[in-house]
Amino acid sequence: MTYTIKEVAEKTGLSIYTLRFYDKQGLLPFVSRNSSGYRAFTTGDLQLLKTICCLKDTGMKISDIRQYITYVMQGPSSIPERRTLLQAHQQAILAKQAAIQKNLQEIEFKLNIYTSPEAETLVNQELAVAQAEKIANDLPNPFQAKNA
Amino acid sequence: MTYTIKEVAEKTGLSIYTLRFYDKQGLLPFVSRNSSGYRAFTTGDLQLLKTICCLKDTGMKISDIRQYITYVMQGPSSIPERRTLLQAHQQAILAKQAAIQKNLQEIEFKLNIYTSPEAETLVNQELAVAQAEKIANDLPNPFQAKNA
DNA sequence: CTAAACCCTAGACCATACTCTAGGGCAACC
DNA sequence: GGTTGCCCTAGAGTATGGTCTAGGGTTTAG
Repeated sequence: MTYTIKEVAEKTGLSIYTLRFYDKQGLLPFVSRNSSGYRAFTTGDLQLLKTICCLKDTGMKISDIRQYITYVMQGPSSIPERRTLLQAHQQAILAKQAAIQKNLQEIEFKLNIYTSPEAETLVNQELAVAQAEKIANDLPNPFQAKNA
Repeated sequence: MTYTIKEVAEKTGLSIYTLRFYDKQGLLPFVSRNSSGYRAFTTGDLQLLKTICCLKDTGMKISDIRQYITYVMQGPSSIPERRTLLQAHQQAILAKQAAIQKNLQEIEFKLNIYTSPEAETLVNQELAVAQAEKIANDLPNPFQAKNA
């Protein structure tokens, strides 16, 4: 039993275009062709494709995924290289997660302001300070004029 | 006291090109120009720019950041819209964080295999299964021939 | 007053990751 | 045996987010 490209697209959520694009980019050297030249995905292929999606969804570039897949195609001799590559990626993900966490807190802080009962007062204060700063520096006021 | 574009680039880590690009994209309507037509960034502008970076670094698209900034320029009347926009973004970030967390676990699982003393055995087993599957389906074996 | 070091705009160019079109072959049913 | 639906490749096109160049003005120190 093998799967057609259409079936794999449905299973993975990737488009047929994307699957063919990945193949062109050298991400799918493990997918064999049948006698008609059609791609025939085995369940093992699906497993590897899942790994590719995992790397892609965590922000790995196609060129690096290709490197990883190349290692896999080389067999067990490339285990140290695979480990190095994945560890580097793991560190990159952790760093990004931490950065996002910090930014998330900033956003929560903003949301707290916007949700508070004094939201309007606080926002007006900020605006007044910003406008005063423009004037103090002899600059045009870019904020919307408030017509009474 | 205002800052030149170069100083802001140094402070934010964005390139001068990127700052001008953001301005072109309508992300910096709050930055005024001095009498020579040069951008003059106030400290309030830096604060807003920091918010822009926060949104960008958490994956918000430029068009959505522009929408947010447009709301800010409108003053306190747009507080409900700002809140809606930021809440949606917050949810998007949380969902992405959760997805990354799952993928991270997959990567850790792979790394455990590659780090274990039986790594070679396990990888060889996987490879053997994959190759058997190709043969069982009358497909060419795409894996590297192992020369003894 | 001039050279170095800035600033500006418009618009071309680039990288990444798709997405689609054109042109053509294979498979399965009526 | 023809129509429908799926498969293929090559290559053009798109979206996003920058990055850089050309041509030209400003500011500052010698």
